[in-house]
Amino acid sequence: MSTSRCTIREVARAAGVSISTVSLVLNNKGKVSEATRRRVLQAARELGYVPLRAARDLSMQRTGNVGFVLREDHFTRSEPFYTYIFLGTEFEARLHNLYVLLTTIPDDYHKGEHTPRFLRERSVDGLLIAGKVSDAFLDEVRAMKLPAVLIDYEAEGLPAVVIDNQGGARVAVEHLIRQGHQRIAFIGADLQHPSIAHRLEGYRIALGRIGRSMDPALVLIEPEAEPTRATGQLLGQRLLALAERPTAAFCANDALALGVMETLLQNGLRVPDDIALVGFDDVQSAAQAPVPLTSVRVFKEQLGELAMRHLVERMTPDPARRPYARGQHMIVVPCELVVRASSIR
Amino acid sequence: MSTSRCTIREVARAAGVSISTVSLVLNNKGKVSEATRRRVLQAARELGYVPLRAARDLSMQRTGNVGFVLREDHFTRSEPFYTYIFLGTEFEARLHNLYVLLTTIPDDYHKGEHTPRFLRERSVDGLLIAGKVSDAFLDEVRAMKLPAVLIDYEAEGLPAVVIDNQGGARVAVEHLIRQGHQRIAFIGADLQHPSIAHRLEGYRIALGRIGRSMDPALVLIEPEAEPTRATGQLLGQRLLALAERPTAAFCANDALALGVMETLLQNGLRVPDDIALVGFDDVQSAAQAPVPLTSVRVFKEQLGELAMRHLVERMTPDPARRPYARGQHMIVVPCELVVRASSIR
DNA sequence: CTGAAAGCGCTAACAG
DNA sequence: CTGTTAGCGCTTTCAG
Repeated sequence: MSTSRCTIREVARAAGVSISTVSLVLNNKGKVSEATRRRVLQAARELGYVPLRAARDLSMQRTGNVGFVLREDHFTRSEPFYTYIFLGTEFEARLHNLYVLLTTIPDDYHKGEHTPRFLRERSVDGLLIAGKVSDAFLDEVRAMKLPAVLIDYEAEGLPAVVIDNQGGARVAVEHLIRQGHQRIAFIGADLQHPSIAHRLEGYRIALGRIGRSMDPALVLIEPEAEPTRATGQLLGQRLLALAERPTAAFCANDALALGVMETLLQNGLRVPDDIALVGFDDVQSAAQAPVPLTSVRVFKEQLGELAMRHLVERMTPDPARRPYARGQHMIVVPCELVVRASSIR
Repeated sequence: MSTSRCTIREVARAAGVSISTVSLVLNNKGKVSEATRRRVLQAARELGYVPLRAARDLSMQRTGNVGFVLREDHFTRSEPFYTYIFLGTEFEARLHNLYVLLTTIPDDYHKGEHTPRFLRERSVDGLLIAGKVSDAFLDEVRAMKLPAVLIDYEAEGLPAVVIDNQGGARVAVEHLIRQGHQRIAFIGADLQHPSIAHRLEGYRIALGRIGRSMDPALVLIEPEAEPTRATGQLLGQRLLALAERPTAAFCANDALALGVMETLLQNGLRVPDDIALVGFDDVQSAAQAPVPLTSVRVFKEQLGELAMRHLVERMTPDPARRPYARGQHMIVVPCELVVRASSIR
C-alpha cells in the first residue's frame, strides 16, 4: 500500500524476529517453526514488503535478467513472428522471477562494435537468441561461456528450440498428395537457413514415401535470396515459365506462398484449381489472403516458453540434474497443418 | 578480455590508489589530478573493468531500468508501429545507461491482477506507456507517483509525446484540395481515441481555411469500431452507397484507407480516378498497396527517443531545472506527407 | 586531491 | 530453530 520503502529490517522488527529469519521464510529455505513463519508472512503482507532486486541480486551474485537478442530486420518484419516468441519468453520469465532484456543486433554484425550492452556489462545470467543471426555474434556468445539457447535456429555447440520443420513439411506435402496431386513443386530460398533446408528435406521424404524422388525441374529455389514475398513473386514467374506446369506447390514459408499466389492470380491462373498452394508458418495474412492459404501452424509463444524454461535449467546449477543438462539438447516443437481453400478442390 | 570478474578494488590496487578514487575518476566526479586519473583509466582498461550494475544501483538507490508498457494487441499488430517506437526508446536508453523492460498488458486491464511485475517490485525508475491503454492502468500509474511519459496517447495529468495529428491531417486534406477535389470525405472510427479526434479536427480546419464547413454526409465514422482494415472495408461500402459520391477521401489511418481501397477496387472503381485516397501513418503496406497509398509519415523511432529523453529528465532531480520540468509538457512531433499514386491525377 | 569508512538491502554461513 | 555477522561491489560523505 504505502510507498513500499519498507525493508527486510522493518519486517523483522514487526514480526519480532531477526532479518535472517525473515529471509529464510520468504525464500522457503532452512527450517523455520510454523508459528514464526506465520508471523513473518503476516508482517510482510501488512507492510507490503517487496524485496529489493538490486540488493538480492548483489548478494546472490547474479543479475536476475536474461537477454533476448534478435536481428532488427526480423523484429520489424510486418509479421509479428518473433514478437510472439518474445511474449512467450516473457510469460515464462515471470514464473522464474526473471526480467527479459530485449535488444536487436544489426544484420551485418561486427564483433565489439555491436555487442549488446547487457553482454558487455554482464548484466544477464543467460541469453536467448531468436532467429538466424550472424556467426560473428554466435562466436562471441560461445566465447563468453554464458548459458544460451537458440530459438528457431541452429548452430554448432548451442542448445536450441526449433520447429519440427521436416515433419511439418512432410505433412503438408502428404496433404497435397492425398488431394491427388502428382506434380508438386517446391518453392524456396536461402538454403543456408536450417529451417528451409529441413523443409526441403521433409518435401523429399514425403515424395520418397510414395516411391517418388524429387524432380529437379520442380524444385524452384533462389538460394541467395531471403524468403520474402518479393522473392515469391519472382519464383511465381519461374513457375509460370515451366514447360510442364505442376498442379501444386509447397512453399517454404507463407511469405513466399503469398508472393507466388499474387503472381499466379495476376496472370489469370486460379488457386487451387490450376495450382494448389501450401505455405508454412501460418502467419496472420495467410488466413486473409485473396485465397485463404493452407499452411503449417507454428506455436510461436510455445517456442519462447520452452526456450526460457530450458535456459533457466542451464542457468541453475542443479547438482542432481547436472549430468543430463550437459548435452546440447535440441528441443523440437511439433506443428500442425491448417487446411484452407488454397489446397482443396 | 578475461572473465570480467574484476572489481573496483582490483583496479584500485593496480593503479595504486583507493577505491573511492577509482569511483570518482570513472564517474567524472570530484577533482582528481590528471596524473592519477590517467593511471586509473589505464588500469581499468587493461583489466577490462566494467562496474557491476546491481552494486551500483543498490548504492545509488535506483534500479537503472525503465519500463515500457503497451497493450498486447497493439504489440502484435501486423504493422510494427509500436515495435519501432520501442526501438527508439531502446536506442536512447543506451545513451543514458538504462535498460528497458518491455511488458504487455491485456486489453481489458484489471487493477492488481494485471499490474506489471516490475511495477509491483518497484524495479523501474520510470515508465513509458505506448498507445491507448485502459484508464484503470493509468490510475494505478498516477497513484504510484512514478515518473511516466505517454507515447502516442494523451491523458490527464501525464506528460506525453504525440504525433502532430491535427497538422498532419490538415496538410493531407490541403493536398487533396490542391488536386482540385471539392467533395472530400472523412473516414474514421473510434472517436474516443485522441489521435483520431485530432485528425478529424485537422480535416475540419483544412476545409475551414477555404471557407468550407464539414458536410455531415461526407463524414463516415464507425464510432465504436477499431480503426482496422475490416472497418475500412465496411466504410468503403458506406462510401459506395452514398447518393452523391465524393471524389476523394481522407482516412484516419492507413488500415482504414487500405480497407476502403480494397472495397473500391473490388467494386470496379478506380483509385485515384474515381476516388482519390489518403491515409495516415505511412505503414509498410501503404507503399505496397495495389495502388500505392499517399499517406502522412510518422517518425516512430523519433517518438520513442523523445519520450525516453523526456522521461530521463523527469527522473533526474536536477534542482536547476526543476521548475520547468514540473509542468505536464506535451511534446508534439511533426509528420510529413508522402505523396503516392492514390491521390494524384 | 586522496583515502578510510559507512552504508545501500539482502543472503548465507556459522554459532548458539 | 533463530540470531549474529560478514560480506556482495559500488558510491559518497568526511577527514586528512
